Amino acid sequence: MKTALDEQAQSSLLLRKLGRIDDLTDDEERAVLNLPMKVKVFDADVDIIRDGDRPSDCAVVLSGFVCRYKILPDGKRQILGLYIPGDMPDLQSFPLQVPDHGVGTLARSNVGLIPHECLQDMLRSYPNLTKAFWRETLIDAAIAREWMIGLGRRSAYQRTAHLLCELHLRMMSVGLARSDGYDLPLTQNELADTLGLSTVHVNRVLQDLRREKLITLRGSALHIPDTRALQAAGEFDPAYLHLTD
Amino acid sequence: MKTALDEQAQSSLLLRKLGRIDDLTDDEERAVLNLPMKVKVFDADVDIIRDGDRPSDCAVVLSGFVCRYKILPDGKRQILGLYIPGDMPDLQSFPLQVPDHGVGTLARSNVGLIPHECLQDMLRSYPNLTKAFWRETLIDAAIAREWMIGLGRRSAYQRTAHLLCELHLRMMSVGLARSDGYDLPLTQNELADTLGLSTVHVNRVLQDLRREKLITLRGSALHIPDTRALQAAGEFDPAYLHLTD
DNA sequence: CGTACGATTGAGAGACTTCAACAAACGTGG
DNA sequence: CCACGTTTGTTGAAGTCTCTCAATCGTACG
Repeated sequence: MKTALDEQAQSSLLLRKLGRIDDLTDDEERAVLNLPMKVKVFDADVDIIRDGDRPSDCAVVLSGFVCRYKILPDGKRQILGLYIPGDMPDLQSFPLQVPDHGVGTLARSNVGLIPHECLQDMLRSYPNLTKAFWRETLIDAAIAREWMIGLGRRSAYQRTAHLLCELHLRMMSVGLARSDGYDLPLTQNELADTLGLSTVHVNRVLQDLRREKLITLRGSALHIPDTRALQAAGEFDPAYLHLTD
Repeated sequence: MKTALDEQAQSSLLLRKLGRIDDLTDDEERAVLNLPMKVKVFDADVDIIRDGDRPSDCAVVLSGFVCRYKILPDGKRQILGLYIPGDMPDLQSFPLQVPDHGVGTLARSNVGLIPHECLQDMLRSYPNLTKAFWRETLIDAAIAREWMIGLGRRSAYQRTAHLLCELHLRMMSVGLARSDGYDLPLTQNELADTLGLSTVHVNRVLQDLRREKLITLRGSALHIPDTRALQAAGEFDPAYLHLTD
């Protein structure tokens, strides 16, 4: 169980993101901090929202790794988004009510759950906050578009390098990465479902990246000796993450 | 040049979409109808917003066909979204200010341009409308996710069938399609850039679809004799379009 | 009637997949 | 603390989907 203090610290993670682009008023900040949030611990590989459910809470990742995914009739899985601490994986379905895919954990995760009504109430009281949340979903969508570009037009090698770069910056922005690497708790199978590849091919691509001295990866410890080089390999341009405007 | 009456008729196209999910008040409806909109005609294959521009207007497609796209360093293009009358192709970048890709026409199109400030003002006056616009962007994002699934995990054949089904329903919903077909003004090359395929392969896939009697396509006239059959071929489930909730 | 763009075809190559087996790492219970 | 089972990672070989290149055909339009 988390203490109240912890929860505040964790709400502030959310606050940091929301306030990243335009400034919130003190009142608005307080409203966000006062959102009632139930913290729940999920094991790895567990559903938070099942496809078709009509969830009553909105999730904030506090620790761990969460993904949005879709399973096709033939059993294939495509991971549609990766969510790290500070992210709200199902904000996309909050205004639409009906999610069209599942949300689940990839690693053991702490997830804050905020009742939809409380969020609704807050947005009614502070309409300007709607824009901040809206923006969050747009950044999420921008990331999805970048993945689309990769899936449609980049090689497996580029796409993989690109993803590793993206996660590096995103992890950095919430203080979970060092400048030369981070903890990547995804199996090669999960990477494959993210990148639209087979597990076998992911394995070979990772070996190529190692051979080129662009990464070392032992267990979940990813080391990136030369950020620039990896970014070049993945044609990575961070503009789409909107981290600094 | 359009008459004032025409413009109203066209604003109402927008209104229909915005009001599709939850009802707007009379005041809100009026605010939308009163948005000042400059109608501009664009030829086919012309940019409306160039990657990196900071646009001053927000676009509404009134007629024709518009797309969002990204060109990669090696010249490859990925089309990220298709926009038909009633759609707002750059609503995604409106709250973020900085677009991370271009928007252009695929066919000769009438586009309504609404100054950002006017939109901002309206949302300030009627904060509840923000949610309606937000929802629009989320449906757009849901479509993008569905494309991601296709790009990552579906065969060229399924993916193509899926896209044809999606456009069919979307065109139907704005009265631009009959139940047995519609006008598809995309070249095979443009389809290829949408589907993440080569032009040659799109050509062969279309021939396969013809051979299976799922479509006939002469010029831009697409005929779908059996909607169900094509949907089955594309594993198409329209839920993600959120057309009816 | 020529020109240009889009559609079509054929042949060969390459990227990625599938299948299948094995090795290594990990967690768990005895 | 070791044995064991399960999961994850690695390797090889064969196959297939899709791409590239390059030529040809059709058709609309000036």
